[in-house]
Amino acid sequence: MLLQKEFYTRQDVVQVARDLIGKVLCSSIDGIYTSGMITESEAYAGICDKASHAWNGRRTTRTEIMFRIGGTAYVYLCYGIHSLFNVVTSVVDDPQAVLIRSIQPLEGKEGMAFRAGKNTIGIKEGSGPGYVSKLLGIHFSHSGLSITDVPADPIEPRIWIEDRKLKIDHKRLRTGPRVGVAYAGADAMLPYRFVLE
DNA sequence: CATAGGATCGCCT
DNA sequence: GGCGATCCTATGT
Repeated sequence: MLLQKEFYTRQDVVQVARDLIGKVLCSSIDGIYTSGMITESEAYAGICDKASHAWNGRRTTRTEIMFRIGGTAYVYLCYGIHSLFNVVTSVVDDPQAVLIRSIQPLEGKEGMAFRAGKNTIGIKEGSGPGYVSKLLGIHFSHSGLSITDVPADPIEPRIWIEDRKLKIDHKRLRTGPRVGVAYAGADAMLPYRFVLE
């Protein structure tokens, strides 16, 4: 089942980040279909969150995407190399987003291996936000695409998330502080990271 | 216009 | 466990 707009427009981004664990992130890009179960996510809580790009209402050409309706892809370049994939949540003008940090590859592993420049994809691969985008073929030029109103045309780059009712062992769901946001002061301590071990 | 730095990764030791 | 890659973005002059 394709996750609908109502899933993303909820105004509690931390809850959405938790709910995304165990959902299946899919992409059809450059004619290659790939998918993976989301195993790690982080919430970025809008203008009050110092770790967020939209902190203090910062609104630029890049962050403009975060102010859109929940269910929009926000992808940006990090360290000049990595495209990091986020899902915008909440309503228009409330710039919240969830960073997808890790997936467990499900379908299209040959395509993933091709994109990673390897022969095969191991069971542990898909860990790290830069690697998620690499395996799924997501590029920062895809920022702004809707992941709820997905085009039918297979030529178009398409990204969406499905609920396949996969069973999650909630005892193995860990919560902790986010990675790489030490500059955010007290907000760096917030338990906004979710990991399925 | 110029420049510093980043929600990372992989290779090197 | 340390560092270099690599380039867009934000910010300041």
